[in-house]
Amino acid sequence: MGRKPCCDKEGLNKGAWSAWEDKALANYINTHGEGKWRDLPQRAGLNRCGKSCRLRWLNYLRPDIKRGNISPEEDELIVRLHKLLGNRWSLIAGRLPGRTDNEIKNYWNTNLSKRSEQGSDKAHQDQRSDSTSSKDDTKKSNNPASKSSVQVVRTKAFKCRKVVIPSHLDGHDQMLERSNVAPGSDSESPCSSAAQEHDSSFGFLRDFDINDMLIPDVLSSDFHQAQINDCDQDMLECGITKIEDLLMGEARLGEWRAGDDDQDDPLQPNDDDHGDVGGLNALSSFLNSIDDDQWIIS
DNA sequence: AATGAGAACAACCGCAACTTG
DNA sequence: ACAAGTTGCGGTTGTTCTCAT
Repeated sequence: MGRKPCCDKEGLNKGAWSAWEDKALANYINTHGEGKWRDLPQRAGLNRCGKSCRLRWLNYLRPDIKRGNISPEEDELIVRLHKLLGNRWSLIAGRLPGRTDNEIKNYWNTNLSKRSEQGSDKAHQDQRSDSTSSKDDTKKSNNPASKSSVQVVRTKAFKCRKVVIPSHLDGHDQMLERSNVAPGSDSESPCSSAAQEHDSSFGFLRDFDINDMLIPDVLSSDFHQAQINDCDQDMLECGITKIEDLLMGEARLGEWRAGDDDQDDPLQPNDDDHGDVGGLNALSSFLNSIDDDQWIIS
């Protein structure tokens, strides 16, 4: 009972997209919106697999795609986020407005992985100082992530909507116990159960819904110093996942992207040509503030 | 000018997570 | 609760581009 393929692949176009295919896809999505990828090709009159359409739209046709070279700020951010998250390209891309996971993945594989292998900041600086020297005489690496010796927070375990933090982060108390969590998601989450257990045994702990937490709150907090070493594995993974959510929460990202005029918020990008740089710098500073050692989990 | 190597980019594939009935 | 369908992600591959020889 093998799974039915996403589409009948017989006779479908493959390979590079033609201009009219791009136009047809863009027109259809602009009119009808994204989604229903399986049926989209047929409705859009495309002889393509839905997956292919989705990929083409997300990586190439989407109007908010930023094309062009990766800036030094973005470069720096990619390195730091990769150090933190590993090959979680979609999450990394989520912090780089206009960049796609595929683009970042390619960029990493062709540029940064080599730099990572070299492992010295000096090499990093040398390369960055010479923007024209992107050519590298080292051979392409096989698997940059696996070879890297950096500390990577793996977040694969499960999704978690709650996190436990020390209650001395008093400013967050009022955010606790709100619930805009999808029904059932908590009850089945080992994180949640663990949090509940720890709620009863550790009075100083609270759990809360991350979607109610603002990035500035995160930045001003010292959540990363939470005593995760004392947690059991479930708790630990929960915390990691939550940390990831703190960084990558789509809701927050949306707000960040949408932005407002509050220039005091370092995470609000400007709309001018250098707007992204400011936001990236702010995020980079944040990443700097959480030094690598503080992510080491025993 | 020809050509080969390496870099850059686009797209495909398989799998796992998620959703739905 | 379960199976089937859908979507998204990450790894990998293929193609095109650039540059040195």
